[in-house]
Amino acid sequence: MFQLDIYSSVPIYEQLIRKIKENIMKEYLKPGDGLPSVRKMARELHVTPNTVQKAYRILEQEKVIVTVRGKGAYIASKKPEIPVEDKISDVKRQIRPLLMELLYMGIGVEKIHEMITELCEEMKEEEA
Amino acid sequence: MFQLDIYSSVPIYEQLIRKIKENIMKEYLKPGDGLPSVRKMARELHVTPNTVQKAYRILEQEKVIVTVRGKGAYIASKKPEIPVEDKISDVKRQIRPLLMELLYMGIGVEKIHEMITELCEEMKEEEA
Amino acid sequence: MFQLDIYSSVPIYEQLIRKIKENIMKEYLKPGDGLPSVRKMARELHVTPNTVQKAYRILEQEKVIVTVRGKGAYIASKKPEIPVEDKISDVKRQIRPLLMELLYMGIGVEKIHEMITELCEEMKEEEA
Amino acid sequence: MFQLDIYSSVPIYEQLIRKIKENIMKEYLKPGDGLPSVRKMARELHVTPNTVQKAYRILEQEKVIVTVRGKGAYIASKKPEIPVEDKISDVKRQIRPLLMELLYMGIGVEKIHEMITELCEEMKEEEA
DNA sequence: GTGGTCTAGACCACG
DNA sequence: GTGGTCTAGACCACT
Repeated sequence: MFQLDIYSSVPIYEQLIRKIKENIMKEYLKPGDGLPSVRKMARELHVTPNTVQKAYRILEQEKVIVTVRGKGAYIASKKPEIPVEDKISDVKRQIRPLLMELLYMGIGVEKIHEMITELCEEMKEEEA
Repeated sequence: MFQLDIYSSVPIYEQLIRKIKENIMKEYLKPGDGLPSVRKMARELHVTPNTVQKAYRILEQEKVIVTVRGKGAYIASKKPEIPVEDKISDVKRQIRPLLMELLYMGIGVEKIHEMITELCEEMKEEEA
Repeated sequence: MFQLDIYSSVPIYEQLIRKIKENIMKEYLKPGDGLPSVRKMARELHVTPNTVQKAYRILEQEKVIVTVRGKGAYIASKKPEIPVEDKISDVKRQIRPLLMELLYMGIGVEKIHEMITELCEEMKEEEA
Repeated sequence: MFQLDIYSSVPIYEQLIRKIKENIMKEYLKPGDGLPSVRKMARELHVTPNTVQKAYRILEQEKVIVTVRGKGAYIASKKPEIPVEDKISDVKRQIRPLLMELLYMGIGVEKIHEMITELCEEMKEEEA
């Protein structure tokens, strides 16, 4: 369920965070659902509990999950949607140089939209 | 000309590389044009010469610039032909998690395309 | 009667201890009154009997309650005389970092007193 | 400058966070000031760099400091003062049971205000 | 030099 | 069993 790429330059805890958010978005994980314990998750992913804990801690700070002492971690009841515009600006700033490179290579705007469409479809299809 | 964001998580040398490519694309920099020396560039950007040198070294490896011992660095005569499809795949892979976060927050596909359109327009306007 | 906050970082047994003391102070519970059995209390609060037992054990050590083998737990006849000044010092030490954070945020001393006044009023009202 | 209590039940990283905030509040540390590097701080406090890093990471998430890759950590330019009322409610909830215990012991409201006043004065006096 | 990430293993408090 | 904290030491990327 949470397949990771040990060789990626993206930190493992970051990958795990993304995977969990993905699963929430796709509603494989719903509010109230329990997450595997830190240790169990660590065993399954073949990483140290510390790394999993780091992911969980960040998710908790982001109010994506709630951890209860001695019980485990649970998906938070609601997705906090406070700073939507901020988030978009943020993502824009990050995507900008990537698209710039495409334009630099002579790839047109239509082609870029095509790519985005494909991406969105791919992400949704994974749901099926 | 090459404004950097020292707070970004993107390495400074990487930002510089992108900026130089951007300027080539916009034809502010043309084949044969000289680039500021490592030291001068470093002074202007308030970074260490090491960082600039790293950017120049990578650009040379990518055949974007040519450095001549004792003279300086120059824009290469031709834009290198990198496989377009590969580049797109690469960018897709990098953009993916960013868009995933937007979707996770409930931002729709239309909104994303809107954002992309804005981005492209902004980049083109800068050209003018 | 003993509402708990399972998401609080304060241990559940500690919360239960405080709640019982609160009820004694407000004279909802008087010397000689019986407390629910460990198991009954555990069922009502939806916690494990272990947790309730821990609270009862500590309360007995503090001479706040008396447990009689085979019968149950009872409120002790007298409020134990703990050195008042010691208790105040203790509470001061615990409150200190909390108030420090408020001051750090630019919240003034008057505002803090206001808050304390509100708190005391709230607690007294509950008594009525 | 940042004296810690290894024997306290309060985590070391938490103590460090508080100390740094205290120093900012008292203006020993001002916006833009550099903090000792993770390693240097760790050496001075006789703890592992990991622990210091944890404190710094949390402070960064709280926007109290800014860390720059390869350079170090700096006090953020401004204190973010978004959720003042929330913070007060939060602190109230935490202080409540502590004051309740004082009332339980027969300590009056005036005495409590006296204590608070003392506390505030103590914290400010440390500035001198 | 700096911070960022990860591992392996330990101890503790809570349930 | 659970999560929380801490240590010691390693490797990496960036400046």
